[in-house]
Amino acid sequence: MTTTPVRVRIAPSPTGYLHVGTARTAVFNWLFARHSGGKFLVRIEDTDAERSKPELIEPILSALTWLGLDWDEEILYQSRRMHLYAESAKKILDTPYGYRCFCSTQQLDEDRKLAQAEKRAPKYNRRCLALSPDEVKRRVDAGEKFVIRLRVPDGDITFDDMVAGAITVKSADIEDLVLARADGSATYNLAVVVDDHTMGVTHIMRGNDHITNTFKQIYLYRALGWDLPKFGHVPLILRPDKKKVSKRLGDKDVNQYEIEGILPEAMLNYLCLLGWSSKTDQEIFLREELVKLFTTENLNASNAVFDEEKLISFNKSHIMRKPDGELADLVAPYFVSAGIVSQEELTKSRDYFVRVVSALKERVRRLSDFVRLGVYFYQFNGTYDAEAEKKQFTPDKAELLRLLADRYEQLPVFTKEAAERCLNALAEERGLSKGALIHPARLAASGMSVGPGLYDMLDILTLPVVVSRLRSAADYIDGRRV
RNA sequence: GGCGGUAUCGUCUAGUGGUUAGGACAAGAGGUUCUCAACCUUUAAACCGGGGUUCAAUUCCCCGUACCGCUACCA
Repeated sequence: MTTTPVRVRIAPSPTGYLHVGTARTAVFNWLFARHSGGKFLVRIEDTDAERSKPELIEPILSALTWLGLDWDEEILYQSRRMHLYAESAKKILDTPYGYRCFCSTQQLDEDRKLAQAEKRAPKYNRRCLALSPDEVKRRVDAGEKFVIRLRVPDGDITFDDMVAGAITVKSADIEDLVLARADGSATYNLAVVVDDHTMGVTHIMRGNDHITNTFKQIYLYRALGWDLPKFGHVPLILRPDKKKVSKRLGDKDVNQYEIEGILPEAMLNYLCLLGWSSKTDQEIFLREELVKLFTTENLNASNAVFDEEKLISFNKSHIMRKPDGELADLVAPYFVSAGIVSQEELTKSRDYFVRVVSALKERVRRLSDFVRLGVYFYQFNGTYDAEAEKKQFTPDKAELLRLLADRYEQLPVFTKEAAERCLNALAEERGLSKGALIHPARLAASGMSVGPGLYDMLDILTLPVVVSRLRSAADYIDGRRV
């Protein structure tokens, strides 16, 4: 027996940016497809002409691309398939499951208010289901506007969720949903069913906020005589205030994380561990490892709070594991866009840049931190960290820094080791601790009080730069002293 | 309100009918060190409540509670 190949999809709607909730659903679907050798598809759900913004599609796709979630077939746009949905709506109208509803939105609003006042479920009361065929015909002929509704059958309905197990609901609790609006356009549930069926989607993994829709969609599959896919409802991602992440609440566009210097593999890794577990103590995974390990059995059903601190810690781990060369290429754009150095310059002296990145990588949380912590490898404007300056640039240091510069110049070769020996010797001569010399030297060379080991830093900076910075710091101290 | 889902450290999670309930992030203490990191050691921190079932329940069942979601001619 052959099993049908897995076909899964992510179906964002361009009514806002891609947030971590949708991104995480995409991650699960993508991992599932890649793990099982299936296909990962993208569909844009832009049936709502009012709220859909075409210009939002590109950022959504670029966020997916940034995460490395490549898709296998051409992207489907629902707005271009409206005729298909109309056909299906018509088809359902010919079955006992479809009927026309002439109720106005005002009428429905009133019904709802009344139902609420009487503490009943605000469900459509099926007024138009009672209409005689003649009456319907008369009103249609008279040009009256109508929507097409699905009559939900009686009885209980159950489906076996890949995540939560069997879920049952009474049909009486489900409203006769609108399939086609008064203007003939399809609503979400119809479009989804038609597309998932025609795209051959085998597994629908989506947020558990869609559970109620699933029942409605199952009725639609039945009404249309189509086979059901498997459904799996993954837990929601919550904000620290426990509300589900949403564009409406101003949650971050995933693209923003790229700008902030998060590595896509860190994001993928972190997102995957929200609602899924390898069942081991390992937490840091490379993309390929996740592809190998991911199974839907290990999905859990409880919602998870998104913790940026932990994301950042994942980011650090992934930065640390990345080979220096690759990391340098990823960091380069941050230096360029900050105007620190040009791309040409970076390419020309790539080895230098790689060394800079390597020296900084273990004290960085985000890729953008490299810029803040490493400017002085490219630009130095002679200003010093105010607090450190007060502490380190005491008057006696001017002479010491000059002396150190002189001795460095006299060194046969300027190496890390030589720089260290030389500084140690000077400190000893003067009866000073190493630190008494190291700290001012660091400040002189970088303007900062934090950073890589001094000798690594000096070694990268090269002798002429080091000497000049030591001397100008000495001048600065003298000048300030006046 | 109705319907559905979920419930283990602050957060993400592992796990079990009998365990010192494990790991990670964050927090605290210490070590190492030229700073910051990294690293090492270490501390504190959890089975929502009540009933069952059972020799034994954090684990299985029921109820309650809390939280989340859905409840549109949005998706």
